[in-house]
Amino acid sequence: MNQEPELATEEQDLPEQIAIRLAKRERILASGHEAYPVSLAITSTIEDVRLKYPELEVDVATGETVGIAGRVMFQRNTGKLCFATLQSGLGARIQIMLSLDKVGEENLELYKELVDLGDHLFVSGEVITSKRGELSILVASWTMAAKTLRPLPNLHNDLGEEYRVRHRYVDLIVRDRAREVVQIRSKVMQSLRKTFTEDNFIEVETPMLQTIHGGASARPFKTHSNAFDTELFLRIAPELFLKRAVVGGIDRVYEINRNFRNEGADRTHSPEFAMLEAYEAYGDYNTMAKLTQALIQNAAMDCFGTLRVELEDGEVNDLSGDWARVSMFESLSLACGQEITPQTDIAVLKKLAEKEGLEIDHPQHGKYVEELWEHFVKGDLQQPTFVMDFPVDTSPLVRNHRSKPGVVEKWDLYIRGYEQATGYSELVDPVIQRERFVEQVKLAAAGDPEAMKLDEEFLKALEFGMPPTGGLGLGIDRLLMSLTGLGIRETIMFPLVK
RNA sequence: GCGCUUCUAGCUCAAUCGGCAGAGCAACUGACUCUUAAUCAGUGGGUUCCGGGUUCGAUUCCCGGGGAGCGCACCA
Repeated sequence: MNQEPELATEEQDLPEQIAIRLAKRERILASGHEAYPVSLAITSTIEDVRLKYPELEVDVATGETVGIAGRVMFQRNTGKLCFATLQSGLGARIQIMLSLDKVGEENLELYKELVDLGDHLFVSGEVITSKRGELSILVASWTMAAKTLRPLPNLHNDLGEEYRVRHRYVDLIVRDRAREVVQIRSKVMQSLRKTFTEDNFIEVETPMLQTIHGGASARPFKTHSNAFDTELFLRIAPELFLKRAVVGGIDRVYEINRNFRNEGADRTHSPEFAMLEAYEAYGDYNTMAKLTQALIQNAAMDCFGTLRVELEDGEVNDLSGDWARVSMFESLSLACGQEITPQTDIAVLKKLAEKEGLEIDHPQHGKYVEELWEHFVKGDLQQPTFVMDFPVDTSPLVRNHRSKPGVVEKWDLYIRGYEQATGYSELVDPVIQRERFVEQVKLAAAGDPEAMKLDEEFLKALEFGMPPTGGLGLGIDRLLMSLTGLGIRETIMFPLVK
């Protein structure tokens, strides 16, 4: 990666184009004008003008004078008549025209000398159409609204991936899709909150800095508090705090916030990612499945007005109807050609895993089952599918199944081959929860870096009585991926870069 | 963390076998009162990611470092 030039260095060291723009800024100031004025007499947005005059005839004058601001995206200067295209933050464009007989020789020359591509410009003038029919502002006066010191990239090639991520603000200026994704993300968040509000859930915020990290199996980021002189962890999940809220009587509660996991990054994983978790007292994993489907379907409808969402590559993600449910053990048995149950001997699982060439890190019964399931079944789940009833030993925070021995009431929702959400009938029995934690501690002692810690304060909360509760976790970034077909780094405005 | 690929002008990309580092857009100078990525003529712009090595000569080959992309591993 190139070293970026810094403006503080001597002018001669600067790239030509920056030096020239700095000089133009000086000329503006020297002539008694401002390069970055504090306020402008704006009367309309570019969008307003376009909306008001959707279809004017060729070469008309409306008689209406407007003051608008926008960024210069194209310039077409002739000797005595100059054209430019101004763009709003949302990407709307309008043409401006400066003619010699309207603004005078001095103003026209200054304009040609001082205005560059990328500058923010304010113009005041009449709304007209040109002789070619283009909706335009015939400029009576113009002022610099904000001088750009760096040149805009070439607008006729796609920006490189790295440049887009490191200079997202430029990406947002020059690429419609970049702006769209930001809009979609915002609409999705609004839609999720609307669904929750209509269902009487309330939104809370729980700690991101935690003394004990819990609620998921993952490696945390560590940090340190000077004031408390103690090691702290960035949260890997809000679960244990949201459950405390349910103990306290906040029966329908959700949080949308960032989680941090100190693990690999790829097309579907980011070190910090937005997570939605929700808990419903007197619900269970069935009610949470229903809620999850509603959240996602409402989001698709609110964003696109359809449940058949067209993705980046032109494929359609069909989110309509009631989503399929399959049992983990049954779908695995079917796919691998032999019956696998929670009672299947671990030696059988081990043999099957070896035959398939799977290497498994911290082998337990449930770990084998999940790995085998991912190997045999996962990739085939393109349509939204709830995978039901997981092994006990890999789900330490979930209640045992009400009728099937050896499994817990947990589902994972798969869309387009990756995990989109998970739902539980939460484990609320403090005695069993303590036993499960003890198991995790043993795993940690045996070297599993993702095993959970025993959280005494959380257990104490459960000992005050937690009602039967359904819980769900849903990855926001991944929902955006499902709705757009983009990679996770394109759904996050400023993903982590080194 | 491991493997493969990649890094050249402000941006997007070329450069034969190791032989003067180029194009388009952008910039600069000039012309042009209806352009739409305006057009026409001309000009300038490079620590070829960084540091070493081989060589008469390195963008090119070798070693080390850094960034990025892809695959694997881990994970959601």
